Amino acid sequence: MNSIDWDQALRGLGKKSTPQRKALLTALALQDKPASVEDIFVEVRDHHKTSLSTVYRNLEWLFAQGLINKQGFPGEKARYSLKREHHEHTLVCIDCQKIVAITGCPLDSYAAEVGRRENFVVVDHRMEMYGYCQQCSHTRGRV
Amino acid sequence: MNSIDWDQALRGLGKKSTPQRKALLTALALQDKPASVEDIFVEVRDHHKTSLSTVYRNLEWLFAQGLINKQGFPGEKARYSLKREHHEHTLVCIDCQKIVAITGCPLDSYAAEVGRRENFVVVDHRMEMYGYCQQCSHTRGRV
DNA sequence: ATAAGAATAGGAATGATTTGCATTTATTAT
DNA sequence: ATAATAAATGCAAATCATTCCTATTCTTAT
Repeated sequence: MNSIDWDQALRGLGKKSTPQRKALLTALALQDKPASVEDIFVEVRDHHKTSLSTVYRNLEWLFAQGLINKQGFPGEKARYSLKREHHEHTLVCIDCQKIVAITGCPLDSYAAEVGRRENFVVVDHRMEMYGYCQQCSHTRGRV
Repeated sequence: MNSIDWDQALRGLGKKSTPQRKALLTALALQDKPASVEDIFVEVRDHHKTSLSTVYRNLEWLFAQGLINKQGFPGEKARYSLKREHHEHTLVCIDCQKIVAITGCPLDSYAAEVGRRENFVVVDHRMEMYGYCQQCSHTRGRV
């Protein structure tokens, strides 16, 4: 929302607070759905001189910190989104790419069970659902 | 298991039954976990002259047909696996990349519920769990 | 204000995947 | 069986997202 928050957040993580980083975080906060690197780059560049490599580097770092989500198939462009307070997954329309956030993930207890069974310390999971949104179902003659 | 099955399957789908395709399907059937294109290529090449592009082309086609799974993050190499009778997901070790197949997915009824709530026709989902396998947990001093 | 280290911009490099095309092969009709 | 023909293959070149390199510019602590 404002750059002061980002300043503090970045310093707290031992990183310098650069205009590019703040603009990047602001750009992410503006998105209502996972955005491609290109989208984010364009958004950041509207406010500050920047380069694609800077955007990539910072996104990757934010992802490693667990502050943002990264999703997509291999061979596709990655899409990033800020992590919300509540653990969230997405529902993606196969036709129009519309993305809806879904809440209420049933996987945590399952993760614990699987970890026990397989002798893993399960620390995270990724889940995405695919289908057709209402409009696209109609267009394609689906119910 | 045998090439006769693949012959029939391929013809039924309107495709020519080539040695490369049969070897590819056999290679996939041999894997007990999702394999990289490179792995599959090497396996196929043990039995027939082939090329990476042929492997790529056929894997992509099989995936489009819904006969195999494709998984991995963007920026990672894709991994493919034959679809089994039982819906399957994977558990991946963050350190050593060991992959374990896990069965018993609790997401189907959840998918139906989400679809109803969001007015989507949910047709598929992807889910992968991440953690540390027993060895790597020890190495890293984790419990 | 300055020094020291971190971060950036820009471009080159990488590497998985895709594509173009000439050749080979599996199918179908003869 | 053979020839015709459309599809599939192999190889090399192209693509394209992402990563890497490094000289220069900023941030921050002093």
